[in-house]
Amino acid sequence: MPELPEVETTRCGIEPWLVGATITQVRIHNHRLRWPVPTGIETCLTGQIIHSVERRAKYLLLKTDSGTAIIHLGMSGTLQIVAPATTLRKHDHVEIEIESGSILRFNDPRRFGCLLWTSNNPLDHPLLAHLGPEPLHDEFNGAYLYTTSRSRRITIKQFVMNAAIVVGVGNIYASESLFRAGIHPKRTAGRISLERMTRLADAIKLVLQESIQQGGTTLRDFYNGDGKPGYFKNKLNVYGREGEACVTCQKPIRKIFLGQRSTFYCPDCQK
DNA sequence: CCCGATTCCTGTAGGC
DNA sequence: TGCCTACAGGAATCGG
Repeated sequence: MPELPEVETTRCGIEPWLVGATITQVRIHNHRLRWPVPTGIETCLTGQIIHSVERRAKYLLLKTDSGTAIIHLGMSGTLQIVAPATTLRKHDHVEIEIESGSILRFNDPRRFGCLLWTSNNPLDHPLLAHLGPEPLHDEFNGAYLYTTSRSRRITIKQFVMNAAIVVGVGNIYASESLFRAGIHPKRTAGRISLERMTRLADAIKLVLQESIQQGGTTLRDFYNGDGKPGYFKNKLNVYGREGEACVTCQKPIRKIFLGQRSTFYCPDCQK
């Protein structure tokens, strides 16, 4: 399930193929994604030169002179560069062909992803305009978490998963970061000290960076632009490890539900 | 404003 | 073996 490291891994995988390339043809096989693929996006994209492949939060941005394609991978989306005439697979919803004949394919079984188009600054698009800071930027730190959380009564896990607070921290990395920071996921966000928030911000940065280095986390669905899985799964300390021994204290990892989401933690190491 | 619940979707896993 | 159900989750949206 693509979180920030998986999206960044995808971006790195497709960027060298796409930057400077001219789009020769766009085929939409299924418009029915999380939001309908806008009719006419083929015309907007065809003939355009992709001058950069950027990421904001979990959105990928294919920038051209006349506008930007905004792609979100949702739960199960993947982007892959395939050779000309590669057989279409089930759930290949979009194909963007470039002049070399290579094709960028968007595959998404659960269709929680999207492909949109904007002629304006993509950062002003309604979906992107109200996002919080990037977790790997300096503006995201313990002081930021501390000040934005005062008076907030939700749990710290739900707080860091809120994209208006900080982007890119999904269910897996929220549990992993809280474990590394030694903070219980049910703690009230507004009552956590600056010191502990600093540990948490540092843990989030570290976990995300390590995962990007490993090519992301592949649980079931995720494969990068080369069709390879990510290896961060091997470094997960708590996620998906209910009942297994904590890597630090050997006590069994617990699973609870917070806001309808599975949450994993060590009852001994996280207070 | 804040926060919990609901919603979209399909592949997979577990029970019988 | 096959059917049925529960579950997984990003994030917008709705309702209290």
